Amino acid sequence: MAVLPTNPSCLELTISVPGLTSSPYLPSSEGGCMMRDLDINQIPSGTEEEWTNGSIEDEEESGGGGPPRKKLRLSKEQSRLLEESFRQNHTLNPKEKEVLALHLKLRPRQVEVWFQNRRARTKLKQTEMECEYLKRWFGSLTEQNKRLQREVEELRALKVGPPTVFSPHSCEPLPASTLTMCPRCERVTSTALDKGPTSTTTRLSFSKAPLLHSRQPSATC
DNA sequence: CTTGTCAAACGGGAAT
DNA sequence: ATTCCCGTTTGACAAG
Repeated sequence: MAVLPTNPSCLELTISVPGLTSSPYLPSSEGGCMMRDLDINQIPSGTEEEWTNGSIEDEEESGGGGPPRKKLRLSKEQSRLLEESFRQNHTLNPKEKEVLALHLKLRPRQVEVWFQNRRARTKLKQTEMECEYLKRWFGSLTEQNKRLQREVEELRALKVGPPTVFSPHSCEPLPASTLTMCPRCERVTSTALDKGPTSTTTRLSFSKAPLLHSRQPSATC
C-alpha cells in the first residue's frame, strides 16, 4: 500500500517550467474558495491549452440552454508536470493547487479534478493488483486443499482393520465390536460400557487417527 | 461506421 | 463552508 505523506501542508513544490520563474508569487486569493464558482470550461487569458473540440467563440455563441461541455486534453508537458507533483504528494493544499495551476496555466479546479482522477486511477490499479494476488492465493489454497483431501483418502484406505482403542480409564483395549464411526464428525465412537467419571476421549493406536469419544445418546458429537 | 478505452468533467454525499 | 471521494457522464481517439 502506498503511504501518503502525512503532512501535505509542508510540501514545497519545486517545479520548474521553462519560461516561468519559480514561484514566489501567490495571488491574494488565499482561501481559494471562489474556484468552485468558476466555469471550468472558461479559458484563462493567454492560455496555450489544447482544446480538442470547437473554439472559445463557439462556446460563447452556444450559450443558453446549457452548453455542452468542452473537453480539454492536457498537453504532454502539463501531464508530465502534474505527474511529477503527484509523485511528490498525492494531495494538494489550496496554496499548492493555486501555484500549480498558475504554472500550468490551468484553473485550480482543473488541477483539483486531475488529482482526484489520478488518485482514483492509482487506487484502481492497487485494487487490481490485490485482486490478482488474492486470486493466486486462492489457487494455491485450492491446490493445498486437494492435496490434503488426497492424503485423507490415503489414510482412510490404510485402515484395513478396526483400530485398537484403549480405554482412558482402565487402559485396557476396548473390544472392536463396540466401535462405530460418528457420521457427523467422522470420529470413532465406543459403545462399550466404559463409564468413567470424565471424558472418555483417547487416542487411537495409529498415527493421524481421529479422536475417540464415547457415544452420546443422540449419536452426534 | 461501430466499438472500446481513456481521461476530463460533473454531481452528490460524506468528512472535516 | 470547503474539500474529498465515488460513481457516472461525456468527448476524444484508436482499432477493427
